Amino acid sequence: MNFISLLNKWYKKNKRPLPWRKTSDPYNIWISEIIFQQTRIEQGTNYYNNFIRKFPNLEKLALSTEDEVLHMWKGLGYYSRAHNLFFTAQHIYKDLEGIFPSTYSEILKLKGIGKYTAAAIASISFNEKIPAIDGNAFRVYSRFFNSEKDISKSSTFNYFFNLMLPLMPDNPGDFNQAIMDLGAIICSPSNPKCIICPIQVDCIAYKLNNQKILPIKSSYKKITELNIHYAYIKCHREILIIKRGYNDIWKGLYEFPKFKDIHEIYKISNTYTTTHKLTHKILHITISEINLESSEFYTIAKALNATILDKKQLKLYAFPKPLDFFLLYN
DNA sequence: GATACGTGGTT
DNA sequence: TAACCAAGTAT
Repeated sequence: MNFISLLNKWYKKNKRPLPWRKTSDPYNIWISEIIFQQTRIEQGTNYYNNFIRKFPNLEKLALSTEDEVLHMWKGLGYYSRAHNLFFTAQHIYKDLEGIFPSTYSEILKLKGIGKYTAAAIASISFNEKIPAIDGNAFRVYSRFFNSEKDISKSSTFNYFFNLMLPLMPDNPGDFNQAIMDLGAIICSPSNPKCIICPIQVDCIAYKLNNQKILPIKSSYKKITELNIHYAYIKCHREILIIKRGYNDIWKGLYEFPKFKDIHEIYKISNTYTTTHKLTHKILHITISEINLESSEFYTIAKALNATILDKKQLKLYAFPKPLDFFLLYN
């Protein structure tokens, strides 16, 4: 039996019962694929369930607002995913008659969808024979073929893509998901469980005992540090918030007004500091609480073009994690 | 092709 | 603990 048959047999018995596997509707598959970009199953599963409950189909998503979508995405990270998801839902609804594109090349044109996600949707929802290469697949293929190519290079993606393309079986969706499940359950990054691997017999890295040093991945991310000083401006139960732009972190989320020298102007009644670590930067955040009389409060709200928010309405707005945490106790 | 983009779990 | 990493994409 070849490795594809062995893998298929293994997958039928061992596939994980994940919620989005109950359907092949491209809408559901699309949502799941976006949520799970760079995101663990354990972290994203509740988000998937909540998202589908709130937006059960493409029309419901397209007719919502970006703030509603961001609110469902709050805490998940990589917020451009939510921004692009909403954009693409509206594009399909308005320009494509609400019909999800059905081929790899058409799906690839959609905003927020790259080569991996397009292949996943095309193979799972439309049975197109196209390899979906994510981090799991990179690892499995690197070991199976004993490849020492650097998986952070785009040329390596093309290498595996072209290698697997002619090998794709008649059930490409199951095959792609089987590779991913194998990578998650058996062919794990550290301590791969080669002893119980269904395709061990054909795995060249196992034969050469290279499984622990593969895949090769060059990576060095420079971490920068940044100070952010927020003014938490209050008037009784009302506070000021501002929506962030799209060129930086926390795209489209809400935050407090930012100041450099707020202490020189107003009286600070409380100060809260925290350190928040992203993958690529460390944020030193200071939040200064300032209580104002209503006339001054409304004047500064206007000057800052800030949104005045009754704290009872907090649930309608998406805040980044550290501010969400702060608001929980203030 | 290199870098920016979150959050939380693992080693 | 710091580094690494998880169903990647846009620029």
